[in-house]
Amino acid sequence: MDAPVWNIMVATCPSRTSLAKIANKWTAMIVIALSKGSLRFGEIREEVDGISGKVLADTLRDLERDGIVERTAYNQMPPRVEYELTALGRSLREPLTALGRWAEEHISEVLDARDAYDERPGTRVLP
Amino acid sequence: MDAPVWNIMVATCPSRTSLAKIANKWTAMIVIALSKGSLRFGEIREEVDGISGKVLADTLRDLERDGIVERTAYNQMPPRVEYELTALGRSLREPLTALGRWAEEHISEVLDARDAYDERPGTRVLP
DNA sequence: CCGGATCCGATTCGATACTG
DNA sequence: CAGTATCGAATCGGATCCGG
Repeated sequence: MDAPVWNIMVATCPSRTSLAKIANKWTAMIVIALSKGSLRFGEIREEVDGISGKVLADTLRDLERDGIVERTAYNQMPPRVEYELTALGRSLREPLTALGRWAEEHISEVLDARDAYDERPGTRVLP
Repeated sequence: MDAPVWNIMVATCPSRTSLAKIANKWTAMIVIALSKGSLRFGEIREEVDGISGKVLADTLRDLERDGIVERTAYNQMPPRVEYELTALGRSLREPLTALGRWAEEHISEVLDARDAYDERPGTRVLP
């Protein structure tokens, strides 16, 4: 009767595998792109600058399998396929958008830290 | 005089590279582990079940370079090295903890979606 | 014995070419 | 247009070794 306890820190816990998939730059950018609404394959590709067709297709299939995006194919020529966040996927918007925002808001601090690190003589050592 | 505009959706933007590093399962787990305070190398290794020495060392070096963790080595035998979040790193706690929580809270929905997907005959196609 | 460097196999990535 | 196939290149990750 106990609800199972999930813990990402345990290597074999399914939640760890799930974290591995969502803690991924492509997943983050695709979910952010789909935040505004349904998009076609090619539209996502334009939004997420630099993603290859293969990686986009692979990532979208994984996201669909995990119930995060819903895929709708229209039987037309040329093909037309729409992708849209599910309710589950929409619950991912906030955490992933926050990550993306962090990257944009703190990048100058990161760049400064990197400069400092690269020109620092050695590691600080205490006795 | 304009502040530069960073955008993770642009392939060459430094913020994209930064996102690539933080949107990573090992980074997430290490930052979460360090949320409670300073830890030794071996202690992080225990917390983050299943991480190898190499991956931990690599990830910690990257995080140190980006100003997210501070590394302190003590000149002792056997070696003793402490890792701790910087102020910048502490600002990452919330977004990454939220991601980890999401994985734990929604894993059962993900597993259900996966089952449904795997036994579904074909893709839904609209005319 | 701890932190981490090295080596090397496994996985992922991405550019190109091709199909319905 | 939305994929799949293929195949080097790059990255990841694990076992092992090393210096203090």
